[in-house]
Amino acid sequence: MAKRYWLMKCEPSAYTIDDLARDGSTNWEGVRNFKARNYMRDDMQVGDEVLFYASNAEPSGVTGLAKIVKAGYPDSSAFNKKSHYYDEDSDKAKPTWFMVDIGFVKNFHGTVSLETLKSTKGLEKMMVTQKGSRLSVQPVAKDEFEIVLKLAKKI
DNA sequence: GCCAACGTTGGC
DNA sequence: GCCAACGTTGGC
Repeated sequence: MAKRYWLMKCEPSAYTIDDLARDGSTNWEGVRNFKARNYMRDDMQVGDEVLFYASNAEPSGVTGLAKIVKAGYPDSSAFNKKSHYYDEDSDKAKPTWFMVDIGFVKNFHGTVSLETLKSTKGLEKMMVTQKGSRLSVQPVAKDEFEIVLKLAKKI
């Protein structure tokens, strides 16, 4: 399958691109949204590139790059009663929730802000720039991805 | 299977 | 911290 591009959101209080740079890679546990789950379980492939997006930040926006290093597999935090993400309805034999592992690629040392994304030609249809776009795992078109990379060079 | 109520997300 | 927009739940 051809390489795909994604955007993954996270609040800085939970995890940042700096944390990923330190850790090298991390498992993206805790996604509890069916659409996002489906993307991770069905569509993400090792090598796909990811825009790392900081939500609820100042400013919110893309802060770096990551890549998929492990394709979708069951999210073990759903089975962990001590986890914040525990879901009693998820069955180990037939897991409800999935996650992927992402690896560090690049830290922008700045933010391509949502405001910039919204005002950049070619990104009008990008999911994250749409009003009320709450999905935490989103597909990104190849040209949108490349435009964001260009914007990152100007930070 | 509809839809109101509820909880959560996320920009501001 | 507010609140609009959204996804999910649950009563019917």
